[in-house]
Formats: sequence, C-alpha cells, structure tokens
Amino acid sequence: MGRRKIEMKMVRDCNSRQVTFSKRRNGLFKKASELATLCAAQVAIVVFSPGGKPFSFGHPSVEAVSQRFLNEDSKQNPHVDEEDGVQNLNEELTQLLKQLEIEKKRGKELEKAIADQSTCKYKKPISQLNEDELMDMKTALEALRENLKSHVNDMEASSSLLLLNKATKGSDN
Amino acid sequence: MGRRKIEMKMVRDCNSRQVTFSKRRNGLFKKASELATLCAAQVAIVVFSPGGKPFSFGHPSVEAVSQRFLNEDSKQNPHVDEEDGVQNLNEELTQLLKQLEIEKKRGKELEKAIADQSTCKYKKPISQLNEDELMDMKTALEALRENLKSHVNDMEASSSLLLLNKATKGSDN
DNA sequence: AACTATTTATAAGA
DNA sequence: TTCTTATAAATAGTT
Repeated sequence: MGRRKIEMKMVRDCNSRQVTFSKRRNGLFKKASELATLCAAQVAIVVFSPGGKPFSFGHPSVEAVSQRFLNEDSKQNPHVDEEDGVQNLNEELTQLLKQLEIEKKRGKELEKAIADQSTCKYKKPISQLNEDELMDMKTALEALRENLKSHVNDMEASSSLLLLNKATKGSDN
Repeated sequence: MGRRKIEMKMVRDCNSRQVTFSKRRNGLFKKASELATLCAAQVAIVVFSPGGKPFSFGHPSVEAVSQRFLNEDSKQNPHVDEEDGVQNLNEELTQLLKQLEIEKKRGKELEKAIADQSTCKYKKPISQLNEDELMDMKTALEALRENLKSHVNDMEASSSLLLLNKATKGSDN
C-alpha cells in the first residue's frame, strides 16, 4: 500500500523486513485501538518480531483479555442466542467458506515449500545454513503450521455450528 | 476511511456498531496475517465483540504465541538481539518444533470430537435450517476433515525432516 | 452483501 | 531513523 503493490511473501532483505515490521506493527496496534474505541470491544495482541522480540497491545490489558478468553474456553459452551440461530449459522458458514478459499490458495505455496524441503535443498545441518536459508525453512514450517491451524479453526467453527444445531433442535424436541 | 471521517468515539447505534465491528475485525485480522507473512513474525489476537462473543487470530496459533509470551515474561529475560541471526533462528526452530507437537495433538482431538458430533447431528435434519444450509455445512465439514488429515501428514514429514537436521547439527555444536 | 467516495495505511525514497 | 509522497488498501455511508 504505497508506491508499489508488494507480493505477500516474506520480505527478503533483513533491513527492509525490520522496517516493514515496525511500520506494520504500529499500524496493527492503531487499528486494534480504534476497534476497541469505536466498538467498545476488548482486544489483546501479542507479536514476536522476526528476531524474537515481544510486543503487545491490550485494551483494557493483555492480561484481562487473555484471562477472559481462557475462561470462556474452559466453559465449553459457545452460548449463542437461540433466536438468531439460523442467522448466526449463515454468517459463520460464510466465514468458514471464506477461510477455506484462503487456505486453498495458500495450499499451493505450501506444496511448493514442502517440495523444496524434500528435494534436499536443506540437507545441510542447521548450523551450516545461512540466514536466508534458515528463514526459508522457518517460514515453510510456519506456513505448514498456519495451514493446519486454519483448518483447526474451521473445525472449531464447525463444532460450534453443530452445538448450535443441537441447541436449536433441542428447543422443539 | 470511507465516505466520511468518523470521530473516534464509541459508535452509538447498536446496529452500526455491530457492522463496524465485523468489518474492522476482518481488517485487523487481515493486517495481522500480512504482518506474519511479510515479516516471519508470530502474532496472536483475541477480541471480544461488544456482545461479548470471542474471536481470535493466531499465527502460528493463539496458544503457541501466548505460551511463548508467558514464558518470556516469567524468564524476565528480554535480552534478544535482533541482529543475531543463526543463533536466534535455531532457538526459533526449537520453539516451533515444540509448538508443532502441541498443534498436532490438538488437531487430532478436534478431529475426533467433530467426528463424534457430526455422526450424531446429521441423522436427522434440523427443522430451523433450510436444506441448502445443511448441505453446505455437511460438505464443509467433510472437506475440512480430509484437509486436516493431509496436512497432518505433511506436518509429520516436515517435522521429521527438521528433527533429522537438528540431530545432525547436534554433533558439531 | 455489494458498491464507491474518501480516508487511511504504507512502500519507496530522501 | 524520521519525514515525505505516490499509491494501494480499508472502510463509512449507501443501495
């Protein structure tokens, strides 16, 4: 979003990557702040820079939001308004299908990354890889994990939908 | 950022607030995703809507990033040198491998849970939902499960590869 | 859920 | 690093 459109791939140059990180981290935190203000929402963000340095944003605080999130998680009950059953279902389903589209796209890149690894591009010991090679490997692994994570999220959403069904169904049974 | 500039105060109208929340939440998560991709950064976001409904984004996962954040916190060891390439990257990889295991485990549990629920749920159509919705949902679920399987396989392969590398590296470190 | 008129974010460059 | 600026992207209000 600037002088040129950039590809959505890891920025190669170490310096540029750091600059991009700083700028975009600021942007992200600003957006989060606005979301919290405009919508009276609670937001928590934790980011690790490529070098492993932690940054965080929280409204009202990272800790408060985290705790609430963990509590909800242990409740096991998605708690959705029964009146809006179908409506919510549609929205969640739409969201879910959107995610699937994104994942399919990302899947292509993933295959490529895996292929690269398998074809002994990285058979050297890790300690002998140069920085770029390490970043490649790290990115490939993260992409892999991100891909699974998305599917896990999808499945969680589906799980919620199923629970919702159960609740809705229960009301007229 | 649209037809007009808006004041940075809570949106009064309940409906508008919900719309704004949805739009901006999507925007925030997209930005987070881009930051992760472009900069090889780890990001976790948790948001509660004005209605109290939780949403989250994580790369590689909310849990992984949170854990790492909490670890760093307890270590009270903020000595991270952004320029220290290989050493840090090795640590990153170790971290990622740990997280990989967590995700794999989690994914399998979810798969089982979904399987249990879906066999129970789809024996009978739910009266409040129309046929299209049900079909979509079923299709989505089936696709998701297949995708998860293949990606878990990918991850296992990749994980083995990296472990092999690490073992090799151990001998000369 | 789409569509634009605008505002905002930001990639390059200084 | 911080500022500038041309351009891409996000989004507020609208349909």
